[in-house]
Amino acid sequence: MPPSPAPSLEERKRLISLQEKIASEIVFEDRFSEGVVAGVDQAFISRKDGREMVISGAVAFDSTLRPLSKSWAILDTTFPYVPGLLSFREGPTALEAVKRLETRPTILFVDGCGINHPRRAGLASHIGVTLNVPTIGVSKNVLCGTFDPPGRVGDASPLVYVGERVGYVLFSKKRCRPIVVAPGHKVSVDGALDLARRYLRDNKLPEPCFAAHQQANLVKRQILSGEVSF
DNA sequence: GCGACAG
DNA sequence: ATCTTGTCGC
Repeated sequence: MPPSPAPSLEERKRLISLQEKIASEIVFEDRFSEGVVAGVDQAFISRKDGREMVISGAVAFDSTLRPLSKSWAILDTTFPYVPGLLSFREGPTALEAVKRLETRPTILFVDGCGINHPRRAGLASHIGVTLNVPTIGVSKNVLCGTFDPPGRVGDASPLVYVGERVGYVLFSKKRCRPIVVAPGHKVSVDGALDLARRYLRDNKLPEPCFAAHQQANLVKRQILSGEVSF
């Protein structure tokens, strides 16, 4: 039996209208500062008894990437993975982890889509509007939109969806598939590309995303080994 | 009608 | 995302 029941058509309609409301509140201009740069990412635990849980890890840095604070949160899964509705699966836990950071982010990197979404309401936009925090979405795969593959490391190609430029596909590291960066909330399309590039270090993903991924998986390992309980 | 489809 | 060891390449 599935961990979380598939949403009915009526339920989907309700969630989609929720996304449309969120999309209507997105600010598309750059209105962020880089005082506290953070990242949030999720990991999952599926137990033998059929239960599935979401773990979110968040990490905050100053503008020079010096660590400021970390946090995490864990919740039971209540929604399955449905392309276009990821926010309802990972959003609750991610929001909680970000709230638990001692330092409120002034710009937050989120794993997933931003406005590069069928209703311009990817996880990054969802979190940004909900917390009124500037966000940028970073993903490893394209949900929607087309692009010409960037040729060299450092290059970026516009990601276009229904005639609109919704983000960029960035060749972030040699021998790695390019990543997708897009505005979540209070960040412009070019601002998102600039942020992604400036916070890239030695990894495929910008440092806030990389660190958040590590944090989520560290907590997961600690929970599985009994070092940490909840 | 048939695929594609963030994590 | 997750299931999983080694392995090829830089």
